[in-house]
Amino acid sequence: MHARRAVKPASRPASARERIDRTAYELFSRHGIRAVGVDTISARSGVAKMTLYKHYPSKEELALAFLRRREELWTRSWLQQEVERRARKPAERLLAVFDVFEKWFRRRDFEGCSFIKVLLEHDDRGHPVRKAAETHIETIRAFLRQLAADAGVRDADAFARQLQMVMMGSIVAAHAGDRDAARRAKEVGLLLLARAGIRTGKGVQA
Amino acid sequence: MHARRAVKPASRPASARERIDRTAYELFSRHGIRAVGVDTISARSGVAKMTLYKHYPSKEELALAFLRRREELWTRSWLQQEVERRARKPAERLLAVFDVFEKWFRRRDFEGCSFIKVLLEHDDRGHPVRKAAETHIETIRAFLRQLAADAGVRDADAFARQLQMVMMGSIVAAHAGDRDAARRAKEVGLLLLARAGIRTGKGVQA
DNA sequence: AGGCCTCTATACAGATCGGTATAGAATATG
DNA sequence: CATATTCTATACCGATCTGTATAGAGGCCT
Repeated sequence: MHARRAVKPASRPASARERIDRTAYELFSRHGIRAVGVDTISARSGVAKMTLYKHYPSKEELALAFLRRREELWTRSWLQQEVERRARKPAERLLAVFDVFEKWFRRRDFEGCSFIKVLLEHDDRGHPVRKAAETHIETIRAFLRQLAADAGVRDADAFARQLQMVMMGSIVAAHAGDRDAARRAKEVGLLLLARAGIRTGKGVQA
Repeated sequence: MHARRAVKPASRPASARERIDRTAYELFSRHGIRAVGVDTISARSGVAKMTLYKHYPSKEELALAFLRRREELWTRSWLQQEVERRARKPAERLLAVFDVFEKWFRRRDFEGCSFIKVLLEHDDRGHPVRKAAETHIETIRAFLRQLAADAGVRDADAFARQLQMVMMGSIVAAHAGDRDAARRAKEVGLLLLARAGIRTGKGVQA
């Protein structure tokens, strides 16, 4: 508590903007956007509300920034990185998605998929936040589609859409309390790969 | 407009309770629970707010009543009825789910699955409304499990869980704009049935 | 007619919502 | 040191939130 001012650049309490972004990320990803007020983000981040509105002119802009950050931290730096780290061959990487999900679902602070949440909580199809969420979902599908194409799947788009359906279904199932949702989903993924004529190292029977 | 009072029992403007239930159903199923205020339900139903609170002592009770009604109207009277009407054999009924979804997804007023919506918008695991939604999801799974058992599937529970994952995934995909989500999901359902060793009338190739 | 009960209408309480105004403290730069 | 910019603190706006109080209108029963 005493040597605060001495350590200046190392323990710099982070810029106001960073504190806003981090706090919004934590609260929005856990509770959804509608459930979290601007006052709460201001209070929890320690940033005055006026400062927050200097950086983001409306809550909607803040929500869009949150979704961009979610894609950067969750989709790219976590999901895609983990998948690429766990397997080399495209077909195995497609299955590795469910191994990554396995660990995710078992986290005590499992927060679910923000894109799905935002998609379902905004019924207005024209709402910018909802459209952004749809775009981020498409980004994930593009990743799957590329892997499928690299694996030699004929209709990579159709394959990616089906695999993503299984992924999203497993996330909802995990929400509903199925602790084995990832393993079950992986089995379905394996069926999809098998139908596409793709051979993988290990088989899963029943 | 003139012969209102003459026709008493037929065009009775419905009891206050019925108007509340119907309006809550429309608004909650389309926009979610958090997004709809009690005042809106009061205004749209034409029932005074005090009367509403006489029937339901809190919004939470109203939400729980809505979920019960949703199970009655959507799960039982619609989904299950349609499935049983479209096919006789259990295995075919399991696939018929996706034909019913096909029509559902293509409705211009497609509102999505209320149970999933409520599940995702309430992060508190102990919240009564969330727990109710989970129970209603289990009810649907029990229906699938029974069909699977009747079809001769060995592990009917595991099968039902996987099929329900595909169903829920297809609903989210439909939300995200995939108009062919039901057809894609049916293909996956066929793979699941095939793996379980169940023969169905028609095959689907790629 | 009188009593009973449901429903309506309106106003309100207390809290929270997104967003703004204002004045001053802290900080960095010339 | 002086100036400019950022950030804080607080109060406020109008709207909306869940829930309640109050007074009275309307139908129903004996």
